[in-house]
Amino acid sequence: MKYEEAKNQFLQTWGKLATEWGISRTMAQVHALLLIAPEPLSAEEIMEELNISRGNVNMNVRELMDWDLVNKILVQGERKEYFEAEKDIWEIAKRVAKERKRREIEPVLKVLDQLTKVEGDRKDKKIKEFTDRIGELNNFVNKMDKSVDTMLKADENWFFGSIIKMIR
Amino acid sequence: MKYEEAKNQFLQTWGKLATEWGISRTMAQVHALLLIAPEPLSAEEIMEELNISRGNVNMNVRELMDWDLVNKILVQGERKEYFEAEKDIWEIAKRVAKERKRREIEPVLKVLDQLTKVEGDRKDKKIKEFTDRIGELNNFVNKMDKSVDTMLKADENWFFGSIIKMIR
DNA sequence: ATAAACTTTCAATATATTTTGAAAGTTTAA
DNA sequence: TTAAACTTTCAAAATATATTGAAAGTTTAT
Repeated sequence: MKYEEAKNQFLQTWGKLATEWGISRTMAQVHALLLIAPEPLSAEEIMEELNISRGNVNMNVRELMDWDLVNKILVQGERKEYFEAEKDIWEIAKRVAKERKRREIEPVLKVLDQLTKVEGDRKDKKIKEFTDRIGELNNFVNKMDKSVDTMLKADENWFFGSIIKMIR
Repeated sequence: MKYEEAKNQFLQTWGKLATEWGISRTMAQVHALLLIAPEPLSAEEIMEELNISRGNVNMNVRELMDWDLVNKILVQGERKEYFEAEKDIWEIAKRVAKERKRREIEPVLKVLDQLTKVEGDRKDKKIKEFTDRIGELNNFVNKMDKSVDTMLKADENWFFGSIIKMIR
């Protein structure tokens, strides 16, 4: 396979996977493009490579910076801004995990915790089922959350080493 | 907090979380509703509880059955079909992981594997960056995939026990 | 202060996804 | 076989999300 074809397939595939996980296709493609770029790219270059508008590049690049996956690079003596991606996959995974935890899991955890305090007669089947289910869910999501904390503190080899050793 | 209010907040929160992870809000809400229902529910009841159309209930309940999270229950002497959710959270997590792996991760893995075979001069910076990045990504996603396999074989306490012991 | 070289904003537009509901299909009982 | 009681389908409508691009804003050099 030729480089150009492979690059396009990578951009397509990564964009599709992203949408399946609730991340915007274009944001993922901008990220993918920066990931495989040997040098930082300008807004101009991203526009051309992905055939998207200037405004779109601007929005997505800023969101990637919010996620701490991309940095702005200023080249001495140039007005233009360049962008480069964090290249270490383990680092990327940790930053994504950290953000999703903060933005999506923690708020849910707060709500679940509230919901364990529902008032009502535990002899009522509905109430019993609700409190049982919410209790278990709360417990589970808390454990998941703690596991993510563990992962965030771990180093890649240690993490995968331990996971794989768990069973065999 | 009263039961009705708590139930509604659970349905809302769970639906929102789902959309953030690429799962349709309504499917998640149907699932949540069945999760906290002490008895299997009919299409009729789901329609009323969530204020959605018959067709919508049908589609979502079928997709939940595709995911193996919901079962159809036939009550002896009744025409109507009833639906009940798997209630064990660890079982739910495993089934979701299994499906996302099969539908979303495995196809990506195939593509990444293809892309490691890009032809071209490794002295070309672009080619080198591409093959390096794809190689690392391929390796990483493979390890993740293997870890999911490990989890699928594990039992909940063992899994969380091991994860938590990893660091402290 | 001005203009050139940029970046950012956001209302309008386009695209993608979800939902509806009526019609078609299916199953069961008599 | 017919009709009642259901489920399924799918084109059209509604809604949600992403994109454009021109105008406004900012920064820098002179």
